[in-house]
Amino acid sequence: MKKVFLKDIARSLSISKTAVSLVLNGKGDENKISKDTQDKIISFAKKHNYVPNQLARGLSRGKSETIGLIIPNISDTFYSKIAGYVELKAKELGYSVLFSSSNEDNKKEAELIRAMLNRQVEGLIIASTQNNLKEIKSLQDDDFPFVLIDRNYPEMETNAVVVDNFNGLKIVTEHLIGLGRRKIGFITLEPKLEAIHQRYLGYKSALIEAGINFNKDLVKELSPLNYEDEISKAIGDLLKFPNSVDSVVFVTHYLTSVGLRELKRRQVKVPQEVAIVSFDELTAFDLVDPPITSVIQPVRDIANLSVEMLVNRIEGKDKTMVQKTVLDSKLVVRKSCGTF
Amino acid sequence: MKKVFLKDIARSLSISKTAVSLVLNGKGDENKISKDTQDKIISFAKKHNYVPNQLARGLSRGKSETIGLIIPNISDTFYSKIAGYVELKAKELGYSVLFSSSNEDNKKEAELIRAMLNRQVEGLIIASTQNNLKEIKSLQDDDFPFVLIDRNYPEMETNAVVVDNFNGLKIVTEHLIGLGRRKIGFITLEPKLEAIHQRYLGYKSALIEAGINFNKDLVKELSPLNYEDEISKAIGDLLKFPNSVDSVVFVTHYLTSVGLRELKRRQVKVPQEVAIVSFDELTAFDLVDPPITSVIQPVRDIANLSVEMLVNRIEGKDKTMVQKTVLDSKLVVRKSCGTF
DNA sequence: TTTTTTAACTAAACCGCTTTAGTTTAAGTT
DNA sequence: AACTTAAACTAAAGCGGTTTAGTTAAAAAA
Repeated sequence: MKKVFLKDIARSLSISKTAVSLVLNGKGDENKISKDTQDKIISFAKKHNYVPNQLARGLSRGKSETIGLIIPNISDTFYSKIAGYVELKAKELGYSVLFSSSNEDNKKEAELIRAMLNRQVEGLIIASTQNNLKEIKSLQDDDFPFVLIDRNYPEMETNAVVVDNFNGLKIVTEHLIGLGRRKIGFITLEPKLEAIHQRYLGYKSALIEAGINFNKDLVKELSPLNYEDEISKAIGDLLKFPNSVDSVVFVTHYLTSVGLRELKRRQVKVPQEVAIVSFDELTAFDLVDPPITSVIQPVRDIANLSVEMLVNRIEGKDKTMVQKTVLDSKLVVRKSCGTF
Repeated sequence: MKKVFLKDIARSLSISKTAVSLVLNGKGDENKISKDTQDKIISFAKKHNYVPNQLARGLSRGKSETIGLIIPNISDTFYSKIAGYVELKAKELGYSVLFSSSNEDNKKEAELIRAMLNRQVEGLIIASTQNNLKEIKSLQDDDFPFVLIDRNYPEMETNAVVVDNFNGLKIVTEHLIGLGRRKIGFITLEPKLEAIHQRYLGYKSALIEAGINFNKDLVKELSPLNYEDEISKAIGDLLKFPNSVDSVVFVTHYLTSVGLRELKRRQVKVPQEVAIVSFDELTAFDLVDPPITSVIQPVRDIANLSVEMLVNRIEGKDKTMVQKTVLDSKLVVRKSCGTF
């Protein structure tokens, strides 16, 4: 069965391509194509399984009805959930989503941005590695529609949807303090990311406000690429004198996973000896032993808002205004912090 | 900053579009464009941030260098991992990936297939809802390259990469039997899916071969859309006389999650009173209380193989041969089945 | 010197669709 | 009967590239 094109339909029915195109795009009536002709065209198209070529259509109309989503890693549940919701919302608003993972590599991210641009996406949602100021700035200069999510360039005025990382970490740390913990470790990532830095500041601020003096030795920074190897030493350090923490705050879900695994390996009693809490969670965190107290992020809101903002920008409803939305994260208390 | 097109470069440098196109596609040398001209073109393009329009290029060349991936749900870790690996492998082979979730809705899946076709993807990888025989068949008839993954149409001879569901469930059930369990419940999904049905048969076969008589009352089928509500009754049924199971096999990770949650709610001791095992797992299943014995799937292999098969088909390296690859899944023993 | 070859280009068709600016014919007005 | 108007179309340009089939001028060969 050969592919059928617009011109094939036109020729077969002895009708102009124009008429066929108009009818198949639902503009038959407004262009006064007779009911009769319309029916002929539509039924012929259906019968022969006509599939319009979006490349041609996009090229011709100068639109692709596609938005791009660039995330660090589609395998990470946090981002895969966002991707799911972005797709849903985008479809609702008439857009397809093209997505790609940067794998936290800023070179690759820059490439992806260009690749998406040359695929004529009409806008971008980016959870950036935050090492592409230049690239992002050039989008901005070109007045190209985009929204940053999750990770933000604080030095730039852009559309963005982020969560309040500072406060998220502050409340979870305060929660531990409220339960009597005083020697609170913090396992984090090398803070190239503003989000991670904010979490660090939140942790620090909670301590200081509670009159606990901040001890840099209780903060362990792991490499995003090598944390699985580094976790053992980090936990080891935190456990032994003079640190001997009574609790640990993990800056993100995968550190929590490996951290808990390590604590179990060392047969540390959680939460009795060491309470733990996590920023962001995995699906099964309520089933884990012990169930893990987490600050959960409003994934769905992040997705919905960012798509809406982007589409507004694309469709020109808000012309110039830049909107930075900060969403609250939510503390979910479970047993790992020692309550109940 | 205005967008710059091929013709702009050509005009600015007083060179033909042809030359510019050739040079920018790295065909300058083979077409004997002078080094000098090449340099001029390349530096001008770089300086003005030239980004070629893929729609135009794709249209003109009749290729999009894109493959489509259709999965039930990108938020499901199983599929998001596959997506991640598919993207990686595809990029390696020079293709971009367009992906979309069908949300287990076969109408939507059919739409997605058409949407992808009209975006001129050169091939498709589909984890089908298995309710689109017609659609898939028509791909087959049109000789359009595609590979089915995870879910298979057994009545059709297509390229496919699947796991051995029958055997996966068989070995995990045998494992329970080996540990002395005799009354083994099976919590599954309404078996519209061949994969699910195969798992059911594997369960049954393990029982029969062990001389345990198969009791239909120990099999609970939940609706994929409503399992969270139905789990309570299912577990309740399995626990009470005359069923009183000593173990449960869950057909997929999310049923395991809700099932374990329900068992905990009822304060059933796992694994002492009821052992559990899972087909497929979540990231944190080793941290769960108790750590869950699972049959894990070779996600990476599924992704790599399917992309390779597809690209081979697309590039015509294997012209006609249809290849069905069945991969083994792997039993990972943890505490939830009562060992150690 | 004439012919052939080669280097270094270019004009224009084409990909499949959309859309603007008509055209043609018939019906309605005056 | 001449003039408008409306209905039902259509030709052709254009979207931004790629590619085929040349062309032109200079160098090499005869």
